[in-house]
Amino acid sequence: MTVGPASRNARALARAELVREIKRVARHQLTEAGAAALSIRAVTRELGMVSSAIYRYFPSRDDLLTALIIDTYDAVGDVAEQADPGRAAAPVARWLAITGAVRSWACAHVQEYALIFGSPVPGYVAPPDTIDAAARVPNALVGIIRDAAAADVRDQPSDLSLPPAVAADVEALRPSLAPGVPVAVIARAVMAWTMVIGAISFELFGHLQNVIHDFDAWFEHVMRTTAAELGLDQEEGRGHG
Amino acid sequence: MTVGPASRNARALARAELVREIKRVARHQLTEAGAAALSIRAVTRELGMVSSAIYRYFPSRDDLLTALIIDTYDAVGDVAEQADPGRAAAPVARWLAITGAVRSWACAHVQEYALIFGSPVPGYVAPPDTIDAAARVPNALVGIIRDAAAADVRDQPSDLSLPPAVAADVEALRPSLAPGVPVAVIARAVMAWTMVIGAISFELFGHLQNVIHDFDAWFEHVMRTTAAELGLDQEEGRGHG
DNA sequence: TGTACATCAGTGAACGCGCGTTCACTGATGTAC
DNA sequence: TGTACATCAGTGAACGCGCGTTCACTGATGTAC
Repeated sequence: MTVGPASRNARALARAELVREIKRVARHQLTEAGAAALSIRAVTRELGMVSSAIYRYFPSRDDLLTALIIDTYDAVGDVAEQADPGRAAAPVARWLAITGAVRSWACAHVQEYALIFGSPVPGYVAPPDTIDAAARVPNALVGIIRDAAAADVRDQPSDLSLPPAVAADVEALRPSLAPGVPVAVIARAVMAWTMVIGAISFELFGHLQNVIHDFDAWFEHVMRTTAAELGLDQEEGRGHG
Repeated sequence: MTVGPASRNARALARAELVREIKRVARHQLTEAGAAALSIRAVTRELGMVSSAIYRYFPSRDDLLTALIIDTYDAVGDVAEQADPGRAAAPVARWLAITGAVRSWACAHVQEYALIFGSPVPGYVAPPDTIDAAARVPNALVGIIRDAAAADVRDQPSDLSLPPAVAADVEALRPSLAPGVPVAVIARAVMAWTMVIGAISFELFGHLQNVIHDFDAWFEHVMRTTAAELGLDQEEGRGHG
């Protein structure tokens, strides 16, 4: 039935290579025209094959789109994880490094960013396969907060008390996300994550046109302010042990 | 040449009516399939006319799209302005009323919201005509801050000092936007506006799936927190001599 | 108040294009004996 | 090591559809004298 793990033969290798090629070309076309305009025929044309051949690799256009979405989440997830300077660095530095890297990636890959953080493609329903990949950037950011809480270099943010419904939702996140972290901080973290993507989207989608001109400085300022509200303190690093 | 203001004749009235009808049907189709799928032929079909007839009213598909965008900005602008309880109310109450109304509108008009705040339609360039309409909601929100500053019920937010590049950009906004308001507060206001749209987009575009369940409570909490950071204080209202 | 002309709305056919997907097929690659 | 069969990749034609826009046209509505 399925090709087992033993079949590292030429056919399987060629297949994997072509899947990669198709996605590469599709991603390239996405860059130029956006997700709605992504076309099976255009992709196969660029690959020099006949349009029907793609059905050996993807059962439909939507499946190709799904593959691209997962790849894109993974690409930005990689960027975030590799940008993290790690526990040795100050929490604020880590926050700025990761969010800055995500923004840089987004600026360089606007359409791919829009594919995952822009308006959903109409008629397309994201399958649950995307969830894990989608969680990687938020996980990297939550990691900072978790480490900071463990090292106790975090100030408790002087928060409004949480309304019960919000507390309940956030409490439910705690066990899997950040066991040692107070509920109010987790709520702040969700807001902060919202701000990261909100700020990048505002910039890339043109809503700060004629408002902000130095986008680098603006984004860093916003992220510094957001980090402060998260209780990631400014000067200290380390702690831990 | 152009039909003068005197020609309030049947022809001009019919024309205006049909322009309205076309936009109504187009908006309706937008709701069902999104902006990329908006089709001249589908619109005219639903109106019972031949596809070429629309060129009497809109020179191209893009112009129809532009008209829809402006109308949408105006629709949400109306919503925001009408939701404002006015100077008599506490700043926080005004903030929650306006942002809550914008969110309600967005939930009820997801595709229209996506048209203006989602990913830009590829290949489409928004003409400058949209600027004024686009400014109405942010203007309504800035109005709260301006009034609060004038009445002095606003606490200075204890802010990080602004980096020079950010200060310069924000300073440039001040004269036209909020003359009496400190630069740091204006910077905060831009962040707050980013958060309003960021939070709504996160909810509507599915990024809080399995994270937040009570979206009403969450949004209000986020907006209360944002208002507090803006220096709109919680209990007091009025002031203003 | 009536006529001649200009303006405009809407028609219907056509141009030229693109799309996703199905289907029977040819050859090449792999597998089992 | 060689042969018979199964699997798979890719072809090429076709189906049935949709799209935006142009163009010459028919009639109806408006305007100037």
